[in-house]
Amino acid sequence: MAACNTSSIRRDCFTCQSRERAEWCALNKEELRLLDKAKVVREYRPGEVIFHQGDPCRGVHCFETGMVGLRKIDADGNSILLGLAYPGDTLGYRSFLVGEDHGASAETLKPSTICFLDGATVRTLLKHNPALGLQFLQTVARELGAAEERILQSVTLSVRARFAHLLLVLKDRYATSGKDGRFELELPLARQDLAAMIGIRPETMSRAIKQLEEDGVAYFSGRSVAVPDVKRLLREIEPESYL
Amino acid sequence: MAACNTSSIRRDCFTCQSRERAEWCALNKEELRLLDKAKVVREYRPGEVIFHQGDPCRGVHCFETGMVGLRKIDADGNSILLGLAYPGDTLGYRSFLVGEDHGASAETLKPSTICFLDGATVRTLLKHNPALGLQFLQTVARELGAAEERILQSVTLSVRARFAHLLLVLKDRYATSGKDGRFELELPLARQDLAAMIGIRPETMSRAIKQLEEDGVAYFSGRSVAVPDVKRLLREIEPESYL
DNA sequence: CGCCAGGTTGATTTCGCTCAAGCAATGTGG
DNA sequence: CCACATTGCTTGAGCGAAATCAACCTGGCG
Repeated sequence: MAACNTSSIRRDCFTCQSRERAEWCALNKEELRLLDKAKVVREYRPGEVIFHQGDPCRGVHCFETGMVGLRKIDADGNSILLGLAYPGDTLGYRSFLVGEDHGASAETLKPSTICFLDGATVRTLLKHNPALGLQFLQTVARELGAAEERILQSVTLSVRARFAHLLLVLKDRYATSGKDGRFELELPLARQDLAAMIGIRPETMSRAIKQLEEDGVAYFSGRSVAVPDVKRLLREIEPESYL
Repeated sequence: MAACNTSSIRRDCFTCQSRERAEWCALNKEELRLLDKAKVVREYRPGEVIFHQGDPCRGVHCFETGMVGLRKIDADGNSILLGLAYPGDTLGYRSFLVGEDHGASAETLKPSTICFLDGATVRTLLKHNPALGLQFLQTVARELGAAEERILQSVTLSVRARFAHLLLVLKDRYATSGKDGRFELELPLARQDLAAMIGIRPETMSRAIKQLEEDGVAYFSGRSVAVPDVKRLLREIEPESYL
């Protein structure tokens, strides 16, 4: 609802840490100046919506700090979390590139700082600097690979296996310790959002967690998870593995 | 195994009908000459494999005539058809762009003519002509949108609804008649491949077909399907629709 | 304090998979 | 030309995984 006050700290694209990890690293000084002038910074509280599925796509969003989730809803109201986005990511670029309305919603999961870039500016930059387009090409192609992988997994793997896979993915970003096979991590998501990540009901998520605990694969307490042996987790995904 | 004889008819990129529908329409005369010189034409019989999942990706394939399927297999041997490709499509570009091994296999479903373009040539062209990159960007972005749609559908829709959706997609390409709501189409796929398209077992496909017939939604005979009313099919996907 | 969203648990049902058999069309070798 | 594999499709019976429905519990928070 109420917009947060615009950044008290001066934000500029030249010193932006996220930029260097993003597609925009392809830009030169002059282009950066254009970027910097065009951007509109905005702070979001957790749970705010950056754009809605179905909204016309007027540009892209540069994700500077925080955490956001991409949610997709179908005609019956079923929704899943397509994925999480992190600082350095660009949001809404897919819809922008094909000139469609947004195919998913983006909402903040933690306090976030996100810049908006209007379509005209992005188009200018794309036309002006071919390297930028190639950067995006890389990103989209990687995303597409991940999406295809996920299609396969969603129809072939059990809930348990998909959840194990999710834990492994989250581990790479959130694991706090990693001595031998053991590791722990703080989940960035509530149960129901974990469920939405693999397209299941919250009840089923509860039961899956219980099962993994009973089998000694992982232990849950609030948002923290302890995994005694990564290999056990891996074996959930490839049953006949020779680990 | 045995390679078919190379095209008896002279194939060249200048007059290639498929090219104009493909990303390569962005190329000028000079670049086309390069393309034409680099390409290796090959004819395939039905069921031949163009590239295997896991193979190193040495370039891309330009699909001139025929029909091919993209198949993805997981560690347990479960496989699904990611999709079908048609003349004008470029195959294997995703793996090529991110520099990975092929993430899926491509196999011909009908006799096909497909040109191979080595990676070096494609890289040269991409660097030389920014518009080509933007064309690919469009393509990948569109594909990504479709893939995300499919992820959602695969976890939220029933087999029946997914099959209805598949029929509607095939209709757009293969429908033979379309008076009022009625239409007929020749399926380009065997039952087991239809099943693989939506990630189910052949047995389940049989039963789904039977159900739709019992409910008067669609009638199957060999590879031909008759649908008396498209709206019935649409309603399968959005139950609470107000059609 | 009562309320409420998020989470857990249990009972039941439904959907799709597995396993197994049978069948028709096609091909193959003797 | 016939006996026989092979392949694709269908059908049935039983099972298991996940959804659904419903209750209840918990920890904030006004």
